[in-house]
Amino acid sequence: MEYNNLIDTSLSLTSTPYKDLLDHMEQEMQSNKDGIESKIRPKTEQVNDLVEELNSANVENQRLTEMLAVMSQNYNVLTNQMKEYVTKTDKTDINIGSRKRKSYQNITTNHLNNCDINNSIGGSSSGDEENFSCKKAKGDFSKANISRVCVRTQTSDTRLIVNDGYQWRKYGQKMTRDNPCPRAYFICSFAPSCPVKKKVQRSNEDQSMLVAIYEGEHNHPQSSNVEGKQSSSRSVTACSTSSCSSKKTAMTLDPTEPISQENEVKYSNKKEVNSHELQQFLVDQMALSLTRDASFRESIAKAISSGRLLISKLVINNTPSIPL
DNA sequence: CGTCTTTGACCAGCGC
DNA sequence: GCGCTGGTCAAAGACG
Repeated sequence: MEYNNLIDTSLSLTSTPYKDLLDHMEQEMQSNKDGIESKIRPKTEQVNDLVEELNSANVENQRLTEMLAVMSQNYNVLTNQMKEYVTKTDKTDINIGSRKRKSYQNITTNHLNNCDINNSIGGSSSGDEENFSCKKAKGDFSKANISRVCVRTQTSDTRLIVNDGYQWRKYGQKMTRDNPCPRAYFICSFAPSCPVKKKVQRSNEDQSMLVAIYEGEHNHPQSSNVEGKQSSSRSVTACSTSSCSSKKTAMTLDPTEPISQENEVKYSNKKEVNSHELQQFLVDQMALSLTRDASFRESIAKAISSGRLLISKLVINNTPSIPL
C-alpha cells in the first residue's frame, strides 16, 4: 500500500504542473548564477590585476635589490681603495720627509700632536710643504708650537698675505723646489720679543689656497684691532674642510692660535677630516652615480607615480651600509 | 723720514 | 767634499 502511494507521488511530480514549476526553478537558478558570475567577474579581474601589479612590483623590487647590492659592493670596494690610498699616501709622506732633513723627521715624529704638518698634508707628493718648517724648527722644536692654516684667496692675487689678526713683517721670500709659487717668511712685528714666525705659500695643487705655517707662540695679546697698519692685508675667505683640495684638506691648528673673526678660518683635526670627508665623498659619489643612472631614475619615477615608493624605500632601508 | 717689501747673498743641514 | 735645498740676513728700493 505504501509503495503504491510513493509511486503515485512520483508520477504526480512528473505531471505537467510540477514539471513547469521545476523548469521555472531551473531557469531561475541559471539566471541567478549568471547574475552572480557577472558580478564576480569584475572583482576577479581586479584581483588578477592586483596580482599582476604585485608581481611586477616584486620583479622591480628584485631588480632594485640587485642594483643596490651592486652599489653596496662598489661602495665597499671604493671604501677599501680609499683606505688603502690614504694609508699609502701617509707612508709616502713619511718617506718623502725622510729623504731630506733627517733630523726633522725625528722631530716631526716626536711632535706629531703639535706638528702634524708632514703627515697632515696627506697626499701631497710634492714634498714642498712637507719640509715647510723643517730647518729652523730643529733647534727649538720642543718649544715650537706649530700649526697650519689653509686660506682661500683669489688666484690672481699674488700677495702671500694671510690676515690673522697679528702684525707681521716679511723678512724673506724664496722659491722652493717643488712649488712654482714662492714661499714668504714673516716674523711677528707687533712685539719685538715675540718669537712667532709664519711661512706662507700657495698650495701646489690648488693655487687659490694659501697655506700658512705658524711657529711658536705669541707672548702678547692679539693685535686684530690694529687696523690700517696691515694695509696690505685683506679679508679672505677661509676654506672649509670640504672645499679644500681633496687630498690636502687636513690641517692642524693650535687651539691657542688666534684666528681673526673676519677670516673665520675653519680648521679641524686630520682624523675628523679624513673620516668625515671620506664618508661625504663616498655619499656624493654614490648619489651622483645613482642620479646618473637613467634606469634607476626611471624606476624611481615609476615607483613614485604608482605609489609604490614605500616598497622601494623598504628595500633600500633593508640594504646594509648604504648611506642615503 | 720711518716703515715695509724685495731680493740677492750667506749659512747650515743633508744626501751622495 | 760637493751640490742641493731651506731658512735667514741685510742692503736697497718703494711707499705713505
